[in-house]
Amino acid sequence: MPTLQDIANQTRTSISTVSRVLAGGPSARRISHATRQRVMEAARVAGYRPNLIARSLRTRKSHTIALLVSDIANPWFGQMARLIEQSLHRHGYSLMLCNSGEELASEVEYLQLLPQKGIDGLIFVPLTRTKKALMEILPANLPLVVLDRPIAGIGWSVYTDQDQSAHLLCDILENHGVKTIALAAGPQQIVTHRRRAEICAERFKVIARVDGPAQRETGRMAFVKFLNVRPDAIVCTNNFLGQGILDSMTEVEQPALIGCFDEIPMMHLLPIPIVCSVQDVPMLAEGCVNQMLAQLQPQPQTSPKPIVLTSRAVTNPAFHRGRINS
Amino acid sequence: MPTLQDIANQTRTSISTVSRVLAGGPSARRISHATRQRVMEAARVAGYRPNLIARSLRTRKSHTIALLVSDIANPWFGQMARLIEQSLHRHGYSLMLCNSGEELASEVEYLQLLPQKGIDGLIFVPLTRTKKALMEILPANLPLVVLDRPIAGIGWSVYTDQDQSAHLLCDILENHGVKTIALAAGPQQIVTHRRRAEICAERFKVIARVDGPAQRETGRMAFVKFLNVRPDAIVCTNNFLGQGILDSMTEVEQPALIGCFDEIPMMHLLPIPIVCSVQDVPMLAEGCVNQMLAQLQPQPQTSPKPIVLTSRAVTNPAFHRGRINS
DNA sequence: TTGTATGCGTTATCAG
DNA sequence: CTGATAACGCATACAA
Repeated sequence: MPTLQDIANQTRTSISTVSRVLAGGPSARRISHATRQRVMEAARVAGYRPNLIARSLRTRKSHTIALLVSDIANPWFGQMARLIEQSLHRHGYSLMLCNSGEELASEVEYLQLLPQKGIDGLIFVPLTRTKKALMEILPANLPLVVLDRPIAGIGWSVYTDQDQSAHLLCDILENHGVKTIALAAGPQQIVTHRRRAEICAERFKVIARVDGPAQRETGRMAFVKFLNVRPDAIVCTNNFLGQGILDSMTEVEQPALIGCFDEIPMMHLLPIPIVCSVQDVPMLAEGCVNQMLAQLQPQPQTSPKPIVLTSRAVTNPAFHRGRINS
Repeated sequence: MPTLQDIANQTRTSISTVSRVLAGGPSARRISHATRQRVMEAARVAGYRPNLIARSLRTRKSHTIALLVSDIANPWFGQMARLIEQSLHRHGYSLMLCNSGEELASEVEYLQLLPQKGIDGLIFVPLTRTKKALMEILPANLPLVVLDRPIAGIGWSVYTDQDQSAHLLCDILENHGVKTIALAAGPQQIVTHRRRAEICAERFKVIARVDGPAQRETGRMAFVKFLNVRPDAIVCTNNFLGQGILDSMTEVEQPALIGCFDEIPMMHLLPIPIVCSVQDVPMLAEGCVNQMLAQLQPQPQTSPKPIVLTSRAVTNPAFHRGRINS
């Protein structure tokens, strides 16, 4: 690949002249029209492309943002990743994708690696729970946006109000006549799963409970364990758990109500009554990109303030066909 | 952040000594045990971390692989991305994620940008259809693996045999008594969509057809258009089109059979007969990582040879409840 | 065993 | 208006 030096040789100018011309902008206007044309033409025919690694080393800006999520195979994060990538790309940034797999060791490893890679910022679905723990690993000045799971003391964050979200779900279940539930809960270290479980436990009598990773497999195990008890509803603290439960229901024999967070694909077709409290993914994505861009601006730092969104409820037709105890 | 120079100053050694010590491996053993300890200790307390951008500039290796897909919001690619990221990470590589959104302009833009960013290799779900067009954009020596959609003349590629896959689906539909179909087809520039559509058209009488982007929305439009015709089955050239069709079926009134490629979530619960010809995503992911790693080895280049996998058929209970014309 | 010097491709400063 | 020249942080050939 041709370098600035090559172009300089071909045009009998110096490396700095070429740099100035190709930089475009004010420094380019200070070059005579003649040589400017000559340089640009030479660069064009040579197919010159700046080496962005060299540029990064010099400018200390890589125009790369890292997105560290817990499970990119979850379509919820997939959708998020697409929106974030799209938006960042429009603003001239590339995306480095990392998957912690909900494992703290993996998360810490990435948190150490990424700054070495020279990322300009990090959008982060944390497993780590305190600002202090985070500050020990990350450079203090790295632009950071915490996504989905708030951390006390960190203002650059975007998440959904879990109390609103959970109470919304519970209200609907309650109106539907639910008194007892079985609970399939994700890891309780994760604030979203914990808060959802807590609120559901406050509002209903929990007659069975399974805890485990927020994966379909946990849902499937939960289904088996819930076979004997007869809850009015099964509540899952996220969509994957819900899918796991549904996966296990091959035939429909007086199905329990399913209450769950975020969307279940095809739910309105399923012959099983389902109500979901779903977060606004596009707004979350837009919010965290905006917070990132705000920090990337060298100029007027708007003060960090969390963006807190609300959920809306979605039910399927099967849900409306039956009402318990009525 | 401390640099090699800083550590050298603190230990009263030179920058190259420090570099050698921290490099570990053979060059480190050529340093006296005493100074080695001293340097390592100093690096530890200073919290030294190598600047990987500087290293990349020098070594011309970034340990970063780009994955350019057409739609990361499609769970099929989400799963793929997770497996690829996981595997690459185990081998010491990071992943840069790019989403072409099935737009050629966007794809070309990324293809020009990524080599400038210094990626070590590219895993690529192409929209571009010829090796020639690709070679005009990409550096000839960039390790490249073409995923999912073969390009003539490119040996480093991993994909599924679309003929096997489509005939598998058609066999099952035929055995089930299907004679006429309606076809919801993705973009015909894309070889997978085109081949699937061709084969289905050879084997059945197509009495209606909708073409469009491989998104749910196209499926929904297709459903409306198919309302009047009465095909024995509706065939979709990918999962998203299938989901779109199903999305539109709120109530089940003598549903048509659905035939589709790749998985429909929750399909075995749906009261609609479905048969899918699904690709082996883990094998595809493993295959393309292996092909990438093979090219990254400086030593013995195994000769490029496409990895071609087969699909397997999956049906849901509703499918077995009814048989047409019998 | 260790230090010196050079270069990777840019940007930026400082002369002229 | 333009050209040397010095970083950026690291790896490495060559000396010592």
